[in-house]
Amino acid sequence: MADLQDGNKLVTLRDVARSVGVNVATASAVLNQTRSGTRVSEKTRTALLAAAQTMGYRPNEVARSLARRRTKLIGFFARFEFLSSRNAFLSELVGGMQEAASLLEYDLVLHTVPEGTPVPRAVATLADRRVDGLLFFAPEEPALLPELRRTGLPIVCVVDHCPGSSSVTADDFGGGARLARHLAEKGHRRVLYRDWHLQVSSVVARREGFQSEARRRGMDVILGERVVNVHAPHFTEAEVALLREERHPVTAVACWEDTTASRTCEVLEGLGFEIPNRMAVTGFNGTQLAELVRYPLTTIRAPWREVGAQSVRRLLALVNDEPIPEWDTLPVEFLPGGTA
Amino acid sequence: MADLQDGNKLVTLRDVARSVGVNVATASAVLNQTRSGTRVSEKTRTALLAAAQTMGYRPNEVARSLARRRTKLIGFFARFEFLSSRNAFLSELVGGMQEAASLLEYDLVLHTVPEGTPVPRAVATLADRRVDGLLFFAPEEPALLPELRRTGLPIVCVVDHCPGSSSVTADDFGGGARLARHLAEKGHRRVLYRDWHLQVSSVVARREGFQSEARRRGMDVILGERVVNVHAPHFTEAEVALLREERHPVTAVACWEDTTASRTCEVLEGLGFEIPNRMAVTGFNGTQLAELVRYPLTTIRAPWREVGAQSVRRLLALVNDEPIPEWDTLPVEFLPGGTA
DNA sequence: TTGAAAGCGCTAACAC
DNA sequence: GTGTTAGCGCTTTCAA
Repeated sequence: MADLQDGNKLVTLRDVARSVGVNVATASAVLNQTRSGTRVSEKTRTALLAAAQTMGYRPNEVARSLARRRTKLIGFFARFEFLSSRNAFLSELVGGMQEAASLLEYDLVLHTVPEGTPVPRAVATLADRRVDGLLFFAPEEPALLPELRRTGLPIVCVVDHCPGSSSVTADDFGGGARLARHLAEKGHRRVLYRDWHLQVSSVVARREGFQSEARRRGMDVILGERVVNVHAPHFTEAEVALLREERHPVTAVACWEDTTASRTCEVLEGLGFEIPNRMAVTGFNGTQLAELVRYPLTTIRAPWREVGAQSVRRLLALVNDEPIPEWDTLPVEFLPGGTA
Repeated sequence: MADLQDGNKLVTLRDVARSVGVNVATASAVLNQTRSGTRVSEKTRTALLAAAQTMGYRPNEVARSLARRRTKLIGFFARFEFLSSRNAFLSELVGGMQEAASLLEYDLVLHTVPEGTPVPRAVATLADRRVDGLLFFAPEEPALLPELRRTGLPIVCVVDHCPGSSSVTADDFGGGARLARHLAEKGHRRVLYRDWHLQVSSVVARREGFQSEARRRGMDVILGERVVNVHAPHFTEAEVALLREERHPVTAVACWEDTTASRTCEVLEGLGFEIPNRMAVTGFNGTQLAELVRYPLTTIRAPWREVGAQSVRRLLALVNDEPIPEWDTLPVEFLPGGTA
């Protein structure tokens, strides 16, 4: 057992109090950042502080959490995904959460349940009172969020908009529209749009933004087959035929996110289309990683780091019953890149 | 307050027990995965289960943690760094931790303290009994680890070897040697080695491995100025002179890690050196990201994901007082790439 | 100013 | 099988 390893038994508040000859309540008042009125004489205060110091007293945050009903922990539930260097988007998001949380003296719990965990079990581990609130990013799990919400746990949805819950997202619609505008301005008349197989709100908004702007400008948008694996975005034969058509060819491929776009560049070059001259490609996300990659994508920089940070601030406001707007949509930025 | 938000007061074990007319201890035995002997009649068992179900009972993990002295949480303390898409290495490491932790039904706490936090304060937040053990990655914080160790908290050091603590690392020495061998075999006689400014054990081991193999093969190693910012690895004038020397020129630059190597490629091409023909470059890390970047680096793939996963397993073994080896060194792999 | 006492929700001996 | 009884370490009224 963990507590046997430290042969030296842990010093408790009671020990410190006893050593000074006062009650634990007094010790508690002194040794914790308790804003309440309890005033203690300078003498006992310093005695207590000194004793705590020399005895090596370390408050037990678990006991404190139980008593206060506050853990100073917030959870992040990200589907069943793990961080990885290939998932730049997720790294940025979590980094932003870390940053904001640390500033607010909160720690971040990465909740990960093995894929396929039944909903009740997932809810049980997420809503077990170990965290004061939850950052939720699993829009394609339809059953989970409502169940979770019923537990009363404060929740903020990130990246995707979840009706009924507070959320922090990027301006996906605006970003999609901006890309369509760019392509239209470059003279493209017909583009293939590569969408994701999961139609979560951010993905849909990007496409709708793109389509609506394209329509305004009379640009033709063909929806390609939906991509399942971002690292292997193959073209169907029908799609290739569209790219090669003589009379009214597709001259640009707009992808719902950057990795797909990068891979698409590779595939297109393999098919003999020089980029950007013979074929334009656009992405979406624009993480800092973009600088290092082979194809400097024409894309939208969505501020995922800031989305993460803001979601933490929102969540803590919620936890503290501060008034907050229903949702935040953070602005995105157009990155010209060199693929369109 | 968080508990005011849920107007419906939380159902406790006592509530469930009372509703069935039994004692909380009985309820506890039934409703928790308690391996102990307490046997309960099938009748009360099902009654309890049913009551818990309909009342919506949800165990309070904080209370359980306090009683059991076990939180089912492990912490990861990574200096004062945040995750980001530019730090592929860290993302892989954390992803591996997540993966292993989730399999063992543990959650991962990302402990982040604002940079510049004084050591006592950092120790206080790390060793506050909220986590059963700590994964430590901050080798350049000399004061922190010993202080932390004195608290009795189980600790496993990751990536860097910390004398006196259990650790999980990659075979940095072997990787360094492997790169030297490759360069020597390619006929290079004189190489510039770009080291990091912080001489932590992994960095030192890579260099020493490189140097020792170079020595064996009669290859000359010149230590360049130590790099501070991996994204801006400038060459000093003296270094450029070495690269341009007529009689006995440097023909390869070995970097202590990949991002530096990528950036170095850019700088070298800017200086007019074609890669790999006029100048070879090697890196170290080889995260999956490598596939996407502009320069397919000749590098070492260190299994950071696996290091993360293994460190979690080691830590939990430590927490459970299982016998474990003092340290693990995981094997690395040579990636030929195309820059050397 | 300080102390007493009653929790917070759950676990774990041990007695019945 | 089930209940009793102490905690786990800290917070928080409320009296003294």
